[in-house]
Amino acid sequence: MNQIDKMAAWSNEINLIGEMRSALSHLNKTEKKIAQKILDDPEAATHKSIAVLAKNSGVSEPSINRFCKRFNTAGFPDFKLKLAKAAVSGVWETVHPIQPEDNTYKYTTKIINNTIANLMAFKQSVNYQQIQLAVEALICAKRIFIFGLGLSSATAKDAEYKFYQSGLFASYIDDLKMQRMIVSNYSAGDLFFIISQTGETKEIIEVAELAKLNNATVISMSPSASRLARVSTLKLQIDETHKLNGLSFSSQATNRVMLDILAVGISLQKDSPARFYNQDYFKNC
Amino acid sequence: MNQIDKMAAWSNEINLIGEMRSALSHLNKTEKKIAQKILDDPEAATHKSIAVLAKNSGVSEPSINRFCKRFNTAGFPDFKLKLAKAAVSGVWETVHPIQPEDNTYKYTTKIINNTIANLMAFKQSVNYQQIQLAVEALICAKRIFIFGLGLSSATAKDAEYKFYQSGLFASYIDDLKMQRMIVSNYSAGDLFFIISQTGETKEIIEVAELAKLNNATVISMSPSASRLARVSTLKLQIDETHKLNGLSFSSQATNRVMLDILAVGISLQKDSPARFYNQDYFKNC
DNA sequence: CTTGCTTTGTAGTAAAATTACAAAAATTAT
DNA sequence: ATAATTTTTGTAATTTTACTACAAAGCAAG
Repeated sequence: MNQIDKMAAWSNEINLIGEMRSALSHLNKTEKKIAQKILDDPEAATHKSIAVLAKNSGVSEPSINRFCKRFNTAGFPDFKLKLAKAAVSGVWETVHPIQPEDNTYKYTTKIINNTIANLMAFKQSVNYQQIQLAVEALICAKRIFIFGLGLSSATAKDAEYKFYQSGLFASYIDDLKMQRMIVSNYSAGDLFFIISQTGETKEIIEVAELAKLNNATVISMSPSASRLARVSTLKLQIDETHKLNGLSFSSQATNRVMLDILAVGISLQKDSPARFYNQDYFKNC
Repeated sequence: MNQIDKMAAWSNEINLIGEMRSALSHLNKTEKKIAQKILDDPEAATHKSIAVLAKNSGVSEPSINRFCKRFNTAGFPDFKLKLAKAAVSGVWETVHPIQPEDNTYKYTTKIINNTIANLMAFKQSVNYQQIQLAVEALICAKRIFIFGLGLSSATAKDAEYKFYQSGLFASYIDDLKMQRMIVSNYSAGDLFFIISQTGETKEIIEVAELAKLNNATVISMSPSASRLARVSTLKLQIDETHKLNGLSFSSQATNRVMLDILAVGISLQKDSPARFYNQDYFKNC
C-alpha cells in the first residue's frame, strides 16, 4: 500500500477536492499535473472528457484513469460525479481565507460558501433531543428572559421577536447590570435563554452560574465545548466548524436558523399536550 | 468565461430533483416512467448507465436521452452530474412544507435545508456591482442611519454592530417617528440603509421616498422586485426563493450573510483609495 | 551497465451515448 | 369513421468515451 493509497483510505464522499489538495504534496510528477489541472477549476473538470483532460494536463488517458482509481473511485465517470458533489458544496473555497487583494466576487463567494459549509456541518451535528427539550421548556416557562451581549445582543432581540410570533412572551436584555438584577430576583418558572458566540465571555458565564444557583432553567445557544454550555441546563450547540478570518461570522446565520427551528417547534407543540422526553426538567409545568 | 459568468452557469443545477418533482404532473407516459424511476432513488440513478436506466424504467435509450434534454441538460452524462449535485445539496426536501405532525427531526431538517437552498439561490443571484457600490457608498458617507421595523429591527441592530466593527459609525433606528424625523433633517453626506423583509411595508417606503426627495443615498436590503428596492439608489437583493410555511424565514440568515459581505468589503477597502465602478453616486466623497 | 521494479504511454477493445431514421401512436380534418 | 398529419417512441448505426493489455521508458540497486 503506497502513500497515495493510504491517503485515499480516509476517503470522504463530499470532500474529494479537499483530499486532492492535501494529497498534492505526496503525488508524483504525472499525478501532480493532473491534480493541479483539476484543482485549477474543479467545476470545469466535471464537464471534460477523459481525452480533453488528458490533453490539458499533458498526460495520457490511462494516467487519468489510474489517478481516479487512486482516489477510491470506480473510474473517470465516477470520479467526475464525486468531484461535482464536492464542488457543489463549495467547501474547498473555505480552505483559503479572505485575502486583502480579493475582489468583490471572490470574498462574496468565500463568505457565502463558508456559511453554507457551516450549515451543512450544523445539520450533521444537531442534537434533536436538546431542541425538543428546549421547545418544551420554553412552552412551560412562566417568564422567559433572553440575554446576549455584543454581537449576540441583536440575536437576542431577534429571539424575542420570533418567540413572540410563535405565541410566547419573552424579554431580551442586553445590559449586563440588568441581567444580573433579573437573575438575582429569580422566581419559580423563570427561564433564561442565553446567547453567546464564544460561550466564553466571563460576565455572561457568571450570570448563567448565578441563575443555576437559583435552580433556574438555563438554555444556552453557544459552542458545544464552551464553558457557558457546560453550566447550562440545556445546550443548543452552534459550532463554527469552518472559520473564516476577518469579520465574517457564519455562526450568526446558524443562530438564526436555530431560532427558526425553535419558533416552529413552539408553534407546532404549544397547544398539543404531548410531551416526549425527560419530564423532570419541567416540574413547573 | 469569467468568474461571474461561471456563477450564472450554476443555475438550476442544485434543484433538478425539485424541478422533476414539480414537472411530474405535466409529463407524458414515457417521461413519467423515467422521472418516477429516477425520483425513487436519485442517488442510485447517478450510478446507472443509460442502458440500465432504460431497461429499469421500461423505455428505450433515446427516450432517456430526450428526457434529459427536456430538463435543460446537455445529455445523459450531464444530467447525471446535475442530479448528483441536487442529491447532495438536499434541496429537494424543501418542496414539502412543514406539517403539524412533523417530529423534531423532520422540521429541523426541513428548515436547515430550506436555508441552504436559499443561500445557494442567493449565491447565484448576487449582484456584485451593487455590493461594490454599496461598500463604496458606505465608506464615503458622512453619517449612516440604519432603518428597520419589526423583524428587520434586529437585523438593523446587527448591521450597526458589524459596521462599527469594520470601522464605520452607524446608528440603527427602529422607531418610525424617529426615522421620519431623521430623514426630514437630511444633510449632505447622509446615507440611509433600509432593511425590510418584504420591501412592501408602506411606512418604510414612505421614509425611503422622503429620503430620495432630499437626494439622499438610499441603500435597501429587500426583495429585488419590491417597491422599496425600486425607490432605492442601490439595491441589495435578498430574495427568498424557497419559501417555507410557518415561522421560518430563511431570508434572515441570508440577511446576515449580506451584512458579513458588506463588513468584509468595508474593511478591505476602507483604507484603499481604489474606486472601481460608476463614480457618479459618490460626488460627496 | 545490467537486472528488476515502477511508472507512463500506445494501440486496441469494450462500452456508453448520441444521431438519423423509421415505425407506431395520437391528433386533426374531412 | 378514416385518411392525413403531427407527435411520440423505438431500432439500428454511428460516434464518442472510457478502459485494458501490453510494451516502452524511467529509475533504483547491485
